[in-house]
Amino acid sequence: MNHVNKLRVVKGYRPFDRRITFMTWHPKKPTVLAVGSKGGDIIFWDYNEPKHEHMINGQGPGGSIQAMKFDVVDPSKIYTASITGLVCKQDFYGRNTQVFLETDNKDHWYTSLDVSFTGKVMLAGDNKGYVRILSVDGEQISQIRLHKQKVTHAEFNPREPWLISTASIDHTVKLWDIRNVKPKPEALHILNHNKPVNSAYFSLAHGNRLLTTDQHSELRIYEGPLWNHARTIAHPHRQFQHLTPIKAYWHPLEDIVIAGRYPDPNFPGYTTAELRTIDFFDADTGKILTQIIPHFKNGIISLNRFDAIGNVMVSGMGWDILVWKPFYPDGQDEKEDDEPTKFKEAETPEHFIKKKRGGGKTKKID
DNA sequence: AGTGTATGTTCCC
DNA sequence: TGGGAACCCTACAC
Repeated sequence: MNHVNKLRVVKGYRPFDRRITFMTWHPKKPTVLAVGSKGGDIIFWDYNEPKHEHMINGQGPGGSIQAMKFDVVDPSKIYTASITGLVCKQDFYGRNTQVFLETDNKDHWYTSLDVSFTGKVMLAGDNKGYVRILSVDGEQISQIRLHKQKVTHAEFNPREPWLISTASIDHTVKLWDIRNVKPKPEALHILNHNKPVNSAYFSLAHGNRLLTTDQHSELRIYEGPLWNHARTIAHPHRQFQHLTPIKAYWHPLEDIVIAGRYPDPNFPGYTTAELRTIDFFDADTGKILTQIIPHFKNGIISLNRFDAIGNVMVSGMGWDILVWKPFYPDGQDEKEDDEPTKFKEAETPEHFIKKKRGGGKTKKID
């Protein structure tokens, strides 16, 4: 089966002066990922290295990276959508920028992005409820209002690239047939939620399930081909302005749901001992499989992404990138430490703890 | 320790 | 349909 319950943080890295807002793996290099920040910075990092090789500098406040997608045809380039109002494609140095969309209005920006390389089409959702459809070379095909409020997420089904999902603050997730785009399109399915929705991801293994994360306490699973509501998983992950929105995501090989927990005193069953874990659920049953937590630091973990083979997982925990690997103990005891840490360059928790043990002050965490 | 910074959502007129 | 205050209550720098 899987080894999700054997995961352990082997590295932490803090490359930015702001929160992490997005993470995605390189399509060809299995140890490389792109990470974006609240300030618009993007790094390309091989997690076997202590530091990133390239960083694209953002504008600081108001630059937040909302979505990124590597160009599969030329993986030295990446598409980005940000609060600056731009959708563009750049190389690792931030050069050779191709601008696809630009709002020129500080109150109007792009929130989501996906590219279908088989269909040669790209999608970008904005904060007003519109979705734009473009050819991969940037020719605009249409601009349609699919939601009443901000579109938080838009993506192509990996198996059927004509099928797209969109999620919105307007409490809905909608499924659309992109072949049938009219000025006033009708959704194939409207999936109503109780709260605003952060994301609606098709399952990575087969593409026949849809996983939604709302802004309060529901994870939902819908199943194709009719996209019936299969089940709801109660899970605390409420929205907060200064927290990167929590988005549950899929394991790449099995239908396992991965979600960061933000304990909520108002959530049924809450206890003061509840931790800011990463929770894993079986999508078939909705049952919790396991919970993991970094043993040396305690922050809310908004984003989690396994690599393509389901071996290494990276997490976005505030300003920190965590790298998790399966660990099979060979007898020695695990060291524990509550000391918060700061990563200037990637280091192992053990390395950090060793340094701290040499006479650092101790700080109590209530 | 105490304050300032950060572009998220709701509710009200 | 838009502007502004209230509210959600993290986590950093100085």
